[in-house]
Amino acid sequence: MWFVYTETPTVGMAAPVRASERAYRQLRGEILDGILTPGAGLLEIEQSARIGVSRTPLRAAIARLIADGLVAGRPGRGFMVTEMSVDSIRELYEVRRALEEHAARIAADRRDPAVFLALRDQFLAAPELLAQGTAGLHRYYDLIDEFDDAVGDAVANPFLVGALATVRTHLARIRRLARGNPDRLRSAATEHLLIIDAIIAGDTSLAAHATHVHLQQSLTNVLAAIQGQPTGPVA
Amino acid sequence: MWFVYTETPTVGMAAPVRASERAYRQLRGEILDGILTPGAGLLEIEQSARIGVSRTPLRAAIARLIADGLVAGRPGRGFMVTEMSVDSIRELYEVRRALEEHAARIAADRRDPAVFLALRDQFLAAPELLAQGTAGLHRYYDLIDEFDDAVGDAVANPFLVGALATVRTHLARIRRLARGNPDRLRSAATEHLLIIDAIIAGDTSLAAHATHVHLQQSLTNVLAAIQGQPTGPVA
DNA sequence: CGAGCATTCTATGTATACATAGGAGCTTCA
DNA sequence: TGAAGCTCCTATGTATACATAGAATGCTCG
Repeated sequence: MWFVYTETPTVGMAAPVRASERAYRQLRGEILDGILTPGAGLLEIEQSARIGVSRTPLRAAIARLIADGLVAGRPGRGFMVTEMSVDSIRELYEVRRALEEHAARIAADRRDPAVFLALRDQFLAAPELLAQGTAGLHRYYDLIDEFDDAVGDAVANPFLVGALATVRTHLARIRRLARGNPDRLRSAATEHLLIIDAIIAGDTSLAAHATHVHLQQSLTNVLAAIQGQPTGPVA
Repeated sequence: MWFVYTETPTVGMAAPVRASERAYRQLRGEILDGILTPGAGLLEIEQSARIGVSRTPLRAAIARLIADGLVAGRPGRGFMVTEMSVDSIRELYEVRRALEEHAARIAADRRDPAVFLALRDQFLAAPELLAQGTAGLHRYYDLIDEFDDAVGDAVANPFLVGALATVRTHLARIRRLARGNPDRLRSAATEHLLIIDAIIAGDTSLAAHATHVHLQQSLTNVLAAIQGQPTGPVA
């Protein structure tokens, strides 16, 4: 109606991004970035007006967010962003451990060595990357994403990849809390290297155990970071 | 996923079921029962007319089914019930193994012995149950559900329970294929007993390994059953 | 002054009308 | 006769109007 479909900045992309997709991505991003804080109420009318779509696609977006576990419906009180308690973080890591260990084990069995050899070189350069400020930090997180994707490609199991994606969605909310601890990130890079070496060597057991150690360290760090700043880390 | 929708399973209540909920349950049930076969196209108008709701709640239902992985959207050609190939069954069991082993391990650590002692008695009576025809068969499957619920209660982890629920949803579609093999079901009951004993004893390692064995046997049986009747088991 | 109740208001749940894209089938031309 | 283009048609995507339930609030009565 009042807005036209001419907002396709990328050349060649004739994809008329659906309104429900835009609303979903925006709300999801805002929840993950902490702009929409846990407990915040999501009113359909309010949000649809803010984002610039009607209620119908917004409802579709909220339905997807509920499926993601990022939003919960209250009995007669609309919707709200789900809380992330310390207990739920422990619970999340419990599942994450089961899935990532299994994934690492399988990846060590089915991997394409070349892919992980390339990743190995990049992780070796991680310490230098972390000395480059914010840009290097983002680059480092992208690198972790690449590693996760490589593992996902290696396991080649849509169910497992999907379950991991769900876990990582919630993880993204947690990661904000512990972000920017250089010492921890350097340690994490070392742990990732160990996992990668195990995968390259095809050592399924070592890959699983190295993943276990890494996740335990990660959880410890996250919990410590939360203790340091117990107040909600609202941006 | 774990929806917070108010369940009203109590008798006598008939009215306050939302149309989207009705549509979701009916479609989900029909997919799980094989009435809607894999590859079948779901047309909004057609289905909304059949079920007796308008397109809006039907779309909400389909959105939930997509989140469940039971329905997939085709590029420009509507929606369809997802396929269940032999490969996807193996993939499903791969994830299931990771989750159920972990759950069994945790359950053995946090369980309330009384609950599993009671389940033990019921599983001991399973062979007699299986000799009672269809009614006993249903009772047996209910018993397995009770066991699954008991494990879920013991782990007390919404993320893990949710992930398991997703896996079990797909499992329900597979179970039809191998349904009604008395020998296998008796063996399964024995395997469940072993797991239960391990949980009661608090033997986390044994619980995990017994679960592993059980799932491997289950997968073998399912794959054999599919080989036996390669054609689609449409009812 | 407090408790119970009715009212009102708000936000979701539902239905329907309209816009649009993508494909199937027909027509037409070489 | 075959292929290419066009048209129509169907099914989804979106917007909006209406119904309804639940909660907050204010009013009234004891």
